[in-house]
Amino acid sequence: MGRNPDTNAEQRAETRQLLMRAGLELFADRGLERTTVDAIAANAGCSKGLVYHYFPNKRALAEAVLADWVEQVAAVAAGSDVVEAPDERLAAFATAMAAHIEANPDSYRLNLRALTDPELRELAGELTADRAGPDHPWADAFALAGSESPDLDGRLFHASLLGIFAHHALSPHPTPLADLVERLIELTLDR
Amino acid sequence: MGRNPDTNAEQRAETRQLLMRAGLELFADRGLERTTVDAIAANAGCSKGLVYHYFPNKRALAEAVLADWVEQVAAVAAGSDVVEAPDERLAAFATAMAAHIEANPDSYRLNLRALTDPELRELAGELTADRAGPDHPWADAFALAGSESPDLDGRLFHASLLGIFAHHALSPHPTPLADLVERLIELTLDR
DNA sequence: ATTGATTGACTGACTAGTCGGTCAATGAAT
DNA sequence: ATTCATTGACCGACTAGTCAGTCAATCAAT
Repeated sequence: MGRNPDTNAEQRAETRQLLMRAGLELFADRGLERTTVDAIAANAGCSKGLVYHYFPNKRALAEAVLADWVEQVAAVAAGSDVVEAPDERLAAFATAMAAHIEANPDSYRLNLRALTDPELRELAGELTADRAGPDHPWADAFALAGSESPDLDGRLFHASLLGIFAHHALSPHPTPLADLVERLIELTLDR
Repeated sequence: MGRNPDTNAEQRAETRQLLMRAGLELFADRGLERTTVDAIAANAGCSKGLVYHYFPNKRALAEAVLADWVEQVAAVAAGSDVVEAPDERLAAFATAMAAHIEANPDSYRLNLRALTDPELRELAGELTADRAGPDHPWADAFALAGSESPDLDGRLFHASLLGIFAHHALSPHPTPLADLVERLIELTLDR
């Protein structure tokens, strides 16, 4: 039977990552449909058959890639929840998210695609985070900041962040994310 | 020879519109790739051959649909340029744009797709309006409003608008556009 | 009025190419 | 000898685009 199981499992995980990175890169700038499995294999430097050895189908590969991104976002959110002052948590999250996006542009571009593409959207579950309640989950932060319309401000902040990130990911000459996010916080959250 | 040219041309333009509407509807929620010409024909209640009688290929149909949207946006912009007070023009444009998007959701959803899809983007020309200059075209409005960083505020306003519109188009329970846009203007442009 | 010519909108069967997915064979490690 | 990673030829389904031909309307000449 098998060779050293540790080395084996490591090797396997490594190849899996390689395929996922190759897929992410192509999905991010051509979309799911226009990315052929042949192209993914070529980008990963292996054969098409190997892709199917690691993933049952193209959809599953995309699913894994998207799940990875969702996990990353959760980690960023968890990180900013550790901030001591409750009134600084939202700002901390926004800033941390900006940094993470700047460091992982492909992941974010794929995430944007997932917003507009119903098939990808289904794969990733609810990315838009439409909590059922009438109040936006960020309303609390604005209530603390003394806003007279916390719910509306929460929604506006959410939409503005989305816009800033989207514009950054799509524009060929992006404004530094940090500046825009900082200014947004200044205009809405501070005071 | 020839029959009444007026009736003929009218009929032709009407059929063309019908096909474009059918295309827009499908393109908006499935994207270019996943919309088959057969589906467009079925949605328009005609044969596939007829689609090709009016357009040389699927791409050309999409091009026509997108060009139509670009024209609509130009019309909205032209309309708000008529506003007398220069310091109210940007706010007028944002409000008018919100109303137009609310009235033409399919068109805007297709426009969003065009932002993320490189193929559609090419078709529509430069939708992102990345003027070459270092200053954002909306900086003037913020200079008039007494902003200490007009360029940054112009970019932030642009991105926020994009985010508001995008969120509205994608969310199943959208916040009324007018409220968000009004609040954005209040927080950034007024005072 | 009737007839025959002409036009172009419209159809549906067909073609050619593409791509997701399969599988039998090979290689390499133990 | 067994096991698993890896290959690439192959298949079937799907779809963009073509094309030969139908039909209804209009026109020109009688």
